[in-house]
Amino acid sequence: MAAPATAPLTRDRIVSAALSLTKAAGEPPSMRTLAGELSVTPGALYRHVAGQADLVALMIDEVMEHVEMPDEATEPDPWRRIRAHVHSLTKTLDAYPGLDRLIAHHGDSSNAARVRQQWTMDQLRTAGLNRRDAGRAYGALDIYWLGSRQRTQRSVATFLFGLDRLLEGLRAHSRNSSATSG
Amino acid sequence: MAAPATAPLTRDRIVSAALSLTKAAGEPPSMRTLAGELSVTPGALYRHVAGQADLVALMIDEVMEHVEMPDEATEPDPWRRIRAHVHSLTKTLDAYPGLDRLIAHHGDSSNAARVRQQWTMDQLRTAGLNRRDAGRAYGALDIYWLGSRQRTQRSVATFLFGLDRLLEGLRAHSRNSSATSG
DNA sequence: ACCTGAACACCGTTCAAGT
DNA sequence: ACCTGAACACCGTTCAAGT
Repeated sequence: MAAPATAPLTRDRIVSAALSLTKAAGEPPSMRTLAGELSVTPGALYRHVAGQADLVALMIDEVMEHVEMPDEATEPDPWRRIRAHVHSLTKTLDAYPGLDRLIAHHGDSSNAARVRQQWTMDQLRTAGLNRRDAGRAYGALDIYWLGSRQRTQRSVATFLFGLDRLLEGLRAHSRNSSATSG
Repeated sequence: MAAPATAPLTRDRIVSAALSLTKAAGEPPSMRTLAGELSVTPGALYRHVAGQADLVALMIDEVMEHVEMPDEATEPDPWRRIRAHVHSLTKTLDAYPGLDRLIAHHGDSSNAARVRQQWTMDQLRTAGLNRRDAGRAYGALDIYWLGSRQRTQRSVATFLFGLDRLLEGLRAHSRNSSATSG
């Protein structure tokens, strides 16, 4: 599988190499290290990628595209769909240590991120939350999974315990507000 | 208030200047910038501080010492004490933009952090959680406030909404487990 | 069109040498 | 004892010059 002579430098090869190095080192490579891995000069990267920030965004896109969003057939309860989705986020990021910190720094304004947000808010509305509460609930869940990736990693048990408490609180809130208007 | 001639370089002056620059710039200064602000050469800093990581730890210590931990006289309900404490964390960090990210990266293994952890777990146990659940609940709260500081800042309303849902879920959990053993 | 080589303006850290 | 000056080994990014 050795590349014959010199494979053409493309955006995909750059992103792929960056992710591979991240996986191996536990943190994203510098532009210079990345260039070296691709047997190229640092300046060459800038013909295919606008800069480090752009590259980071592409890496995040690539990884986050594989997060699960179960449908009603697979999982009839919307709360369990949300739980599976958030759990999937952490499992996905476990494969690329250091990428979670990049997401925290850089944010994620990709299309995929907007799709995930819309999907989550749809589930929350299906579960009975009004539009304002669904927006806030999405924010709270986003805060929670992101926080779980920072600092010294917490145990999975702690993460799931808190996630279940948060979902339970949201469900109770949804019951109360629908009771008020019923 | 101009310093006469040359004030002696001390650890306190270094930490104080670093925090002041962080407040002004929205992000922590480099060692070189910090040295320049103190009218000194970068190497001089290393006589008083082990390095950048050490300095960051000292900055975190200094700031986090002012987080509120209300007592029973001020606030009789343990859940409200916890809520006030977590809210105080965010208010404290609002004064030093950029420091929250440092905490996420660096962690906080100071004595003050251990005191806060112990205090929070005491409140949770008072509120009825057993030791294991109190540990996990502390972890979940830690995840939540830390996550709220990352990326583009969420609104206060979203933060408080999620915090209240999480606390509600924890309270419900404590009621269920005490009912089981009662 | 694409890449190299070299430069610019930065980093954190160390340490002989000065005072 | 404390600080300076200079160096070492890095960064991200730009851009004339080569092919």
